Amino acid sequence: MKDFLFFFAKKILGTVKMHKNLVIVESPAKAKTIGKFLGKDFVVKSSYGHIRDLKKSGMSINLDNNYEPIYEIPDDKKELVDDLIKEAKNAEIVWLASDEDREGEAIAWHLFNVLKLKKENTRRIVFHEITKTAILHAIENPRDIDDNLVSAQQARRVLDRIVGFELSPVLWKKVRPSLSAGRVQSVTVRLIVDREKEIQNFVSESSFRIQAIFTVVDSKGKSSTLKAELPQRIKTEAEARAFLEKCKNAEFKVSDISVKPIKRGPAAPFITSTLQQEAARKLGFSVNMTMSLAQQLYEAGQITYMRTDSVNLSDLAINTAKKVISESMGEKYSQPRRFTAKAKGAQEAHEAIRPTYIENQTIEGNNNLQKLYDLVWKRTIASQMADAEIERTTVTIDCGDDTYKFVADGEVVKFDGFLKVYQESKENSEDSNTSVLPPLNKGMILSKPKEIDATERFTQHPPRYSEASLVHKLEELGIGRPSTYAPTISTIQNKEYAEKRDLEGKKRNYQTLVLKDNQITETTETETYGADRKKLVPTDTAIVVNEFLTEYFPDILDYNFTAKIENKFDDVAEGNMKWEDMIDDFYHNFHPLVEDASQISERKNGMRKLGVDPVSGKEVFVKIARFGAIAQIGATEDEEKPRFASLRKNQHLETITLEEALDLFKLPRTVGTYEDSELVVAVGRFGPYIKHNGQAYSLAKTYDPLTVTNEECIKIIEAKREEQKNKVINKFDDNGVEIEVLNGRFGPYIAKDGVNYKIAKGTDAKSLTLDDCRKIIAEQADKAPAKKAKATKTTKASTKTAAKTKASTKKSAEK
DNA sequence: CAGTGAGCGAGCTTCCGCTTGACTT
Repeated sequence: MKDFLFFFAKKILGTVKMHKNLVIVESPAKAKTIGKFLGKDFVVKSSYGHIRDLKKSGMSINLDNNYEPIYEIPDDKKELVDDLIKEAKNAEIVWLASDEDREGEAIAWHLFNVLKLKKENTRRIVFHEITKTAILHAIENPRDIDDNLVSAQQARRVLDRIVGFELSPVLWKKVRPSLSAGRVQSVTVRLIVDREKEIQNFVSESSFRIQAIFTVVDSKGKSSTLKAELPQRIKTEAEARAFLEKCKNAEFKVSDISVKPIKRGPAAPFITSTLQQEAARKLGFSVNMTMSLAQQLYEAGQITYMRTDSVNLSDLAINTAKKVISESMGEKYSQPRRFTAKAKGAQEAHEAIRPTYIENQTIEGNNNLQKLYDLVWKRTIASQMADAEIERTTVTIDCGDDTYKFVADGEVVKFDGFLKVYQESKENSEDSNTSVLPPLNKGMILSKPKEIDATERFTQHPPRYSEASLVHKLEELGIGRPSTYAPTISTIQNKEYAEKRDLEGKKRNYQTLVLKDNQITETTETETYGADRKKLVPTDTAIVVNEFLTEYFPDILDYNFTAKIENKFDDVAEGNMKWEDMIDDFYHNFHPLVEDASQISERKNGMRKLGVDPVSGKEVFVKIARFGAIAQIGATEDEEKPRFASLRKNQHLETITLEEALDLFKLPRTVGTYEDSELVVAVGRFGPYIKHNGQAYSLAKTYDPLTVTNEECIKIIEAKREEQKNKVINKFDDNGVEIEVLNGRFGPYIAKDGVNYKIAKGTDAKSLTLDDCRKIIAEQADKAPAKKAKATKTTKASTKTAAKTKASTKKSAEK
């Protein structure tokens, strides 16, 4: 009995036992790793980022009291904060180990206040790499919370709230409801809109590229081909023809050969933005996809932190890379390097993105995870490898003309160095035709070229942004942070400012002149140009909003606004300015502009008059309305109600013609009948569709809703029905209740009584028996009611979820 | 998933940056 009591007492004491040390970091994965390094005297917890923020509703900044921020702990953080408070009470010393940047410092400060910590038993520590030495070193060198840096963060936070919450309502009033504007997103949208304008205004110019193909026979009688080009283009066809005429009797002489050794170095290790770009170019991943995979690798301990702007590698990493390279490829391939940040405003709280254990060339995991890891591994290794040594040969071929001389470039890799492992890819790169040249001597006379071509080439408009190239641009401008690139790209698409689209190419003719066997032949050929995939295109709303914002708020929409304001945040961080003064200065310039913009009488809806409807004689125009761009026949003030029609996805306010607009009013259209019901083609929220017997069938864009035939509609309906049939993998009867195994967007699943149940990955859905299904349902049985309870908990939370779901559904539908 | 758009006016929307899960048919 006594023993029992003793055991019991010990157990109770054990649970409330005072920990000597509580360490708080931002990320739970980090907490786990650090916990291992520090041993049993330390409890390591995570704050999961910020624990407190400006109150969600309203401005929540007291403009009459020196911009005092009104903070709150968000609902989903309350439980966590309670736990941290408890742990802090039980600890002798609390170590605040959030990141060493503006946001991290603020997190530490909020923790200090919310957990009601005392200065004497609180320590602020920082480390940039998760290694035992770095952490022990940090513990030995604690400091106080840097109040100036915290002030800089508060200034940043308050400014963003003011800009966002004062600009957005102006848009609701003047353009359309629920729109958003902000320091980051509005400039991001501007980039896309400005680029689109550039493309629209671009006038393509053509000129002629002259290329000669020679056959060179070496001393052993082996013949090879040599391609040479004029470095300049020839403007007109007549001039090109004249040049070819001249070539008929010309002598082609190698007038110069220059050989230059070139060294090429590897790219810096990955940071968030470069990882996103390379994963897009090399693996075709979207920015979101890359970040989600990287997160998984990070949580599995396979790579370092994925949201970073630092290219720095730890000593440990550099040494390991050196060892790995020397052992697998030889010492001459190793060249340890340190890279320095070039990004504007980089805060460098973390290391570059690299494999945690560089000695692991591959990892376990699904295909995409392996691909991304492989990319990170190669980039990291390459960054620690020797320069590639290349020999570039430039051959000049004189053809007796004073201005025009042919040039051939050749490259020979003398030592591959880092190229052995990895080469950075380029966006829209045209493959250069540098190759190995046949042996040539200066003064050598070449035999007559096999042919000389003059091909008409056109200048190209600047490319539209892809998700990844937009991130690159944002980073260059210092706009946004590694943690916000992916969300920003999503926001502008969810808010319907930009769409990711595949662009159809256009056809055009071009001329070629070919000199062969002393004859010049002219042909006209056709090429497709401008076709592009997954590029960001602005919506009409974006164009109108951008025009409005750039007119009334040119400073905020300036590409350099963030960079300029960052300088002021730096002044605050260095203690040279009070944050309240900085904000006051900003607000006194900004707020009157908001007032002015709200005062203007007219709405900014991008209205454009197209002409007159020949049927009614009324005016036809287009504009932005509640649900996007519409065409309208007749004025709103007219006695007779105006007619409305939405613009189609590929139509724009600025470019639509009267005819195209009038076509929109030809729908809905009765095409015929099928199974005794009318077949009607109409345009709905999701584009053109067929209505039949209460059912809707989407019309693929290969069909024109104005001309699609009765037969085609029937085919589409039958195809859809067939697809529906394939949806059902299996059907069971469970005591009168139907259990179905279905094929869904996220793979097979089980449906019973209107509730869906997940099937574990790797299970063969076809082979599932009724018993298997019952088991799966039983295992997840507690999930279904819990889901409902959660949804009714708070109205706010549920509407938010609904909005999110809607957005994600839409996204996958586009796929 | 599938027909809104004006105007009336209640009540709502909206920012950026730090973090993960929960969830999707």
